Amino acid sequence: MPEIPTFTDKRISQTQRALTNALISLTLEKGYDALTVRDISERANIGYATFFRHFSDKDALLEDVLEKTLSDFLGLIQPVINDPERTVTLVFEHVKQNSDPVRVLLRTRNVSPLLPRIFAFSSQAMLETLIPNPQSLIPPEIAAHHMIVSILELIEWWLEHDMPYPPERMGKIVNALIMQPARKLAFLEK
Amino acid sequence: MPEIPTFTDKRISQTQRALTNALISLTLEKGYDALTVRDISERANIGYATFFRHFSDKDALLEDVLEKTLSDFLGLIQPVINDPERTVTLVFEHVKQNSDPVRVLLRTRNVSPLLPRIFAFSSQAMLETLIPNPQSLIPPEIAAHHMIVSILELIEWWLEHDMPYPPERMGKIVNALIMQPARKLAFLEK
DNA sequence: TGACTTTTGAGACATTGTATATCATTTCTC
DNA sequence: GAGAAATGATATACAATGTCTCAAAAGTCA
Repeated sequence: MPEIPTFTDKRISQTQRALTNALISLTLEKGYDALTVRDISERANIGYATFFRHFSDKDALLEDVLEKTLSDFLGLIQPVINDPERTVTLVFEHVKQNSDPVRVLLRTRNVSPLLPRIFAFSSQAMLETLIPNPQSLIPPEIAAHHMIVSILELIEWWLEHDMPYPPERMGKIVNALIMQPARKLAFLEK
Repeated sequence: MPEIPTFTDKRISQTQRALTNALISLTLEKGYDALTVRDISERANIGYATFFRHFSDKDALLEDVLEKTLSDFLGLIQPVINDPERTVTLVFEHVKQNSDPVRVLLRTRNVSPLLPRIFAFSSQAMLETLIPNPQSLIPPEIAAHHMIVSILELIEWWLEHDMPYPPERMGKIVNALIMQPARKLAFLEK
């Protein structure tokens, strides 16, 4: 039977923290695909073989980073349905305070299956809350997908342009440009 | 001085066609990143070394495929500004008739710098045609970026869901959900 | 058709990156 | 401070890239 450690060894958490930071900074510098495990372990000041004692490969380390980033994210996006403007503002504030990992998340879409899962999950949550208008030209799945994906696209734009507007303004913009039109066109007023 | 051949050797065009088709089918089957040059040349029934006589590496072959796909695309997206619904319908019809290469294009965003260039180019074209409303909450660059990117997101959704609605319907949806709101909110009526 | 040019296939090779294993050393935990 | 665990350095097997050579096949053009 494997022992479950009560406390994590300082060396282990230090190593993993260093690898995580190395992955984030290197990905932003030269792109995830261009990285080698050697790049990462050197940046982290960690022996090459030690990398594999913690992660089976480069992708596993990425998954680890993204998982943490995403679980924070999801808690925020969830209630976006009730008060869109306020929630979107909160999302942009959160992004601002975690811009590096979020940049990594958005830049590695193809690599990780996590982001698509978020889309599906969030769309589902929306469809369960809002009431589709059967008369509408626009299928509810399309409206829900559009809302989720467009917000993420605007976050990406905002980050790549060094956050030129404050989160409150972005909340208003997203609400007017994306949320309100989609709700009016595809769902019934409650 | 290098001779410029009047006609291309049949063997050359045959080889390149085979490599192109192999790349497309394999990318849709198991993903671009998972492919090796050996996979591609085997699928194409072409010697491994021969691959490199035509393309410096895997990415160069991809660029070649995407360039052709994109130049077709651009000609269609260009006039989207004047009659959105009609043009978007044409775009979806074009996508339907070229769904395999378009799927590859959308799935390899991270790999190729081509798609981001399209965004920039198309946004620019829009900004030169439409007149921004100085009173608007929404900056014109955001509105333009939103229109371009959201259309592509919907195309991707449509393809991944096996084109469940006809192009005409998609034209109406995109117009109502994306184009009209963005124009009303960020630009002046002409 | 036939001469000649070019492309191709097959195989060898150097190089780079991955992933595993070993062992002495360092650093934690208790 | 003693024992346990993680680490660094090094060696190795392996997979994939990209280059090169040469004989055979297939094209071009007169």
